[in-house]
Amino acid sequence: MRPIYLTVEKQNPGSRARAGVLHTPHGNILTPAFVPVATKADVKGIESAKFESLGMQTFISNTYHLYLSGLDAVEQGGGLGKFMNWNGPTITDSGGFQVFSLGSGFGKKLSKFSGEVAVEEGVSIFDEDLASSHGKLAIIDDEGVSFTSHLDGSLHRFTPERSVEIQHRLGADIFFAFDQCTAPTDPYEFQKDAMERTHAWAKRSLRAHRQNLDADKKQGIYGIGQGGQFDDLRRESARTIGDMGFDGFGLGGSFSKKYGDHSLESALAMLTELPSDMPVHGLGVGEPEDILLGIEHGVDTFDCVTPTRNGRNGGLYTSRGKIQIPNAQYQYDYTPLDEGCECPACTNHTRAYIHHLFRTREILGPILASMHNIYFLTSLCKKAREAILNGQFEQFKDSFLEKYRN
RNA sequence: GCGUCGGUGGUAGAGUGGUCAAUUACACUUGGCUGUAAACCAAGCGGCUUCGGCCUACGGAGGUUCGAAUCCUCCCCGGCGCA
Repeated sequence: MRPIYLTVEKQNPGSRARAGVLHTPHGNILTPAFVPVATKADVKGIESAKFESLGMQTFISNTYHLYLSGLDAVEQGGGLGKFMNWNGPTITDSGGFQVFSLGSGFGKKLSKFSGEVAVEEGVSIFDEDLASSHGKLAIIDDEGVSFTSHLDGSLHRFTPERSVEIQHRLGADIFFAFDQCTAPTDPYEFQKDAMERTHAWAKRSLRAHRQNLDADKKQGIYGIGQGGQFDDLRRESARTIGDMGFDGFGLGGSFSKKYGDHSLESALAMLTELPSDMPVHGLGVGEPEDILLGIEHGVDTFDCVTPTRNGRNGGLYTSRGKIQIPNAQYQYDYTPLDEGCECPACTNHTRAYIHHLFRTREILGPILASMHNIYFLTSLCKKAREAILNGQFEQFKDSFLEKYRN
């Protein structure tokens, strides 16, 4: 038996939506589930003792960030979960996204060495002059990625093997293969190239994982599919990754609104090509509409920074849409953030109070806001799960969206 | 009373003859945030506008000048010093 596997409890008849249980060595995750982001081994501002009260079943931390600072401490502290004093399931991301976001994704230069560069096994092939530009560069070749730290400009290199090794040391129950993330707006040839490289890296990631017999027993590895907005690439990627023997599948890419309103939809085309019992994770999918769309297409888990980043910046989810709590209109609004919400912020505090905390720049404001947002998304998934179990997913989705969109 | 320094947009504080509706910061108003370089970023922030400008503004009133937030005179207000 693999350390990670999904059992489907109920398949929705009208769509691919499903309710399931994702089994991990540290307990079960009831799906669909939302997974908050704990980049540097903390959900910004929220200690692990609070996780359960926010409906959290797990979280996802980041290989890139923890590699740059804290890896040894995490490892010697007993691994990510123990280090954080969290007994439940844990997940790590591979660092592939950072190559993207610190490189081309932010409009900065992302260089790619072409075939004419001879690649020797085990030898880094970065151009030191190019890569020395502080935190601005990722140089991709077929072997891996050379990049500069955003913290101090120092030069580093990730390969699939290296990412897997780091993730073994972090010790999360679930981790991701190293991939090349693209923007939906990247052209076909670029997407195809990135997809093929991601496939090669997936194979190497998987092999590196299997070679560590101890880790392979305790940790599950998800492969990531790419392909941007091109359905044929997406399907090909899903079939390829889906057949490799991964424990789960990650929808790769970046689904920010700046890339248009439909960047997620092409990624969802992958779902039909995957083995039916393979758990599927939506990487960086975190707006309520997108989560529901993902669930409808069969996505089991979602991670995203939206609840914490938006929350810290004053953006709050409510059943009637998003609000900006620092706005003047909430100064004397003595009602809860969201009517009927049972999160710790709503049960104890008013909009006026949290507005006040933001205006006075008190740290408690962003903390309460993050807690509320996390609860909002975990409970959205929980309600969707219940609706699926009751055979009423479509009704739930429609009524939620009708109210949410005002 | 004498002397002296100073009074600039919500606040602090630049500017010290034209390039000034006035740098900057904060405040304020609003937007944005989708595998976290994000407790962040962006725009706006005198009035009107046919978007080319026009009007009103740098304590008050005069004056010098082609032109004044900037120079001069007087007045008002405040800080400091001496009586």
